[in-house]
Amino acid sequence: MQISLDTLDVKILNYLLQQGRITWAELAAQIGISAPAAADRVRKLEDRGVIQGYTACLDAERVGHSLTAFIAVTLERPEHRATFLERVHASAAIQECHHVTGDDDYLLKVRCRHTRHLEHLISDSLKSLPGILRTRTTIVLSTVKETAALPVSTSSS
Amino acid sequence: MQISLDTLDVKILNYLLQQGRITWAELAAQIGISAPAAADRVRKLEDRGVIQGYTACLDAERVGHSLTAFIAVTLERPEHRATFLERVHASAAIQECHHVTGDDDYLLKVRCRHTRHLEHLISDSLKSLPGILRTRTTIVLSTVKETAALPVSTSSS
DNA sequence: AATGAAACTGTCGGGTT
DNA sequence: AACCCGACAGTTTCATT
Repeated sequence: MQISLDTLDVKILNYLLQQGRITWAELAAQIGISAPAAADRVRKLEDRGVIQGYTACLDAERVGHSLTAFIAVTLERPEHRATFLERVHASAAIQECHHVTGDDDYLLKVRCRHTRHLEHLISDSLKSLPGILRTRTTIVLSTVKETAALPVSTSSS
Repeated sequence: MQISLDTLDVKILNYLLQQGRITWAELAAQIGISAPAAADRVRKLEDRGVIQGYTACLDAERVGHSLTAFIAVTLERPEHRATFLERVHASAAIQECHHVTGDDDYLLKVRCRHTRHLEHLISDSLKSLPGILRTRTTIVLSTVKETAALPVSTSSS
């Protein structure tokens, strides 16, 4: 599943992580190749699935989502998984859903407008589903760091 | 802190969340205004801090980070916070750090290459710090959903 | 917010190492 | 196979209405 990346690919990825809308011309100038060559490499990284797409980074508070929370969910039995995952995909407030080890089955990261919105999400969207044994909610008081950047490098740790 | 967004702003943000490198010309065509008008609106959204930037979405596995984990950290006393937060900012493997309610103080989201890398992060980078009372690590087995998209809308829930 | 002109960028061909 | 160069279509940007 892992892809071999050379030094230039790594530089390109790190630039695109910081400036997702950088022009191929500027990117090429930064890494010392021509614009078509840079565009070619980016296209190949996209084709190989390394780059899945591009997105704008929004300030959650400024778009009215001042409340972030993590919700740990425990399912009663595996047969209720499908219904639960459907709801996860359907709910826009749920940004992430991970199947995890530990006391609980799933860990959700959610963005809400206010506590009422969170209450609705927990009570009406999640706990109303069949087979939800329990949920444990952890409220985010403040976010110290939040980046989409992965530490991309060629091969070393 | 919240910003007033009209219908066009919301449409623009939702397009930019899905296609961060869309051209102003195409964006403008989609929402029914001229290209300069679209560019103006985007620029204003950037100036108001709603759009903080743009980034490429990478496949973590394909860049060699097959292991995702959440680490809950409890500090002994508040005076150790500064040292801890420095380390958080310095470590590229730590993608997120949230100050949270509950049994623990901080919740980290980390991306590692393999278990050895995670072991190093926990033992050498975190537990070696003064004032770290304990850490609880939750391994991600699989990720069901992971999106940067916020449910942007004008004002309703 | 729309229009039109100028500068720039992306892309496609061909050619090179 | 990867890259560079040159050229044209498309895009961004600015001034103007």
